[in-house]
Amino acid sequence: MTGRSYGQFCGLSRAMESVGERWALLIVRDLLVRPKRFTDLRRGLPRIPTNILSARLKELELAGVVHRTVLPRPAASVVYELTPYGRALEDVVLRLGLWGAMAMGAPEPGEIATIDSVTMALRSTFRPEAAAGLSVSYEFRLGDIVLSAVIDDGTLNVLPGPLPGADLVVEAGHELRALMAGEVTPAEAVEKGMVTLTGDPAGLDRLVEVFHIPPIPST
Amino acid sequence: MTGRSYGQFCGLSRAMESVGERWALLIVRDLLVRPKRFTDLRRGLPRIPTNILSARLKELELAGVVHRTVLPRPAASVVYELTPYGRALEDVVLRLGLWGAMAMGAPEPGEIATIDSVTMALRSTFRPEAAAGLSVSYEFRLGDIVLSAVIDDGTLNVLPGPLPGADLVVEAGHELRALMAGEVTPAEAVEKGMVTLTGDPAGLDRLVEVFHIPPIPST
DNA sequence: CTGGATCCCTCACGATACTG
DNA sequence: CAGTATCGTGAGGGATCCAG
Repeated sequence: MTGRSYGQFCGLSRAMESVGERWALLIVRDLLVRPKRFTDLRRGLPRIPTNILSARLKELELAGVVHRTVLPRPAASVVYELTPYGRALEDVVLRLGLWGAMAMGAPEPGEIATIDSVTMALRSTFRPEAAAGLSVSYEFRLGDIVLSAVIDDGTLNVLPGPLPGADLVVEAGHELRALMAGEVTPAEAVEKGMVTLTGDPAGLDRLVEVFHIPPIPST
Repeated sequence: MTGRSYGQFCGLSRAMESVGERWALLIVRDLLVRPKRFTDLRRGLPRIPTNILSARLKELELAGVVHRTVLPRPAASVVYELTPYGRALEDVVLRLGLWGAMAMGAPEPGEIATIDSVTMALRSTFRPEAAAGLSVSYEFRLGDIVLSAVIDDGTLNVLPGPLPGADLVVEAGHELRALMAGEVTPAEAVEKGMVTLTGDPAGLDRLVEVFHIPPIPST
């Protein structure tokens, strides 16, 4: 454990000692999407120094959150994946991400989105109850990130890359978040050119119901 | 923000920049129990340096998580409380605490429990569905910490101090966690003297159903 | 007494370079 | 590809001091 102990016999303290170090939960976030190699993690976290990534992976392995597998054949390569215990963090990561998304304005200069961060963002804003009985698919183009969401009766599947035959193709930047947060209406967004649609524009109304960021509570 | 940005336009990154610094979520945990003064927070977090507590409170205030109120009368005193946005972290704190509690063994030397940490631990392990239609009260004595839980049809109220007339008084140390985690049965615990009961011992069986720490998932 | 501010020291973090 | 080595900086830790 790198940081010293908090000195408390308490679940939260122990959790913070496992995954509370800088970068740790972002690594978990990316591994929740799928297992990855060292270099994949680097690509998803461009600002992390390699020694820090290395250190975090070791700590997470020691804490039983990550499992390191050495694939012997073709090329000697290493794969990091979450253990079942690590996967049990999904709910926390999703909820914490949604909490942060509530207060998120425009991107700061230099801030990027990654395919994994958007994947988890879509998962965290997804409302199964709003998607019950619904069968629809979207392709998202956010800058150079392209990914797709397939919704089928309360379940969500987020896939990397385009989706030929998607019901609606949505091209946007951070305006997509403002839409999901209800800060702008779909009509406004289309009218002002904040998003570009290919397909039935009415699909955007449904999108903001299915993917929703709640407002900051006032009480 | 003390730590540098993660450089990602992502809810989780933003959340980590708000409450991801060392000690921050423990401060939030204690404030979730009730508003507190600087010195109360110090008492609940004995290992936190005062400059760090000071810095965290400022950062949390800036992030809209904590509100600082100066009470003018009697003595000039300052009260810190969560904003509604900060209170929206309750769910995350509870779940993260429960996640950490799954893998928690015995206390490390020097580790303490505080009344607030136990309060939140009880809240995080509470299963409303197991308490439906139930009306029962417990007094817990854990070392020098005494607190009580009043359960009434799916709702839980945790109070500091003893509870005269409680249905069951439970005196234990960290064995209480092992009980809630199902690592020992109530019968074992009583037999081996791990807990001391005052009241109907059958109440302990109900306790471990109502307050439950799930096992570490194996898949 | 509360609510901090200040000082100093250390180590974790971050940037860069380099290697099996 | 998957890290390790090196090194500078600044946040965290601990003790002390100070104002209301």
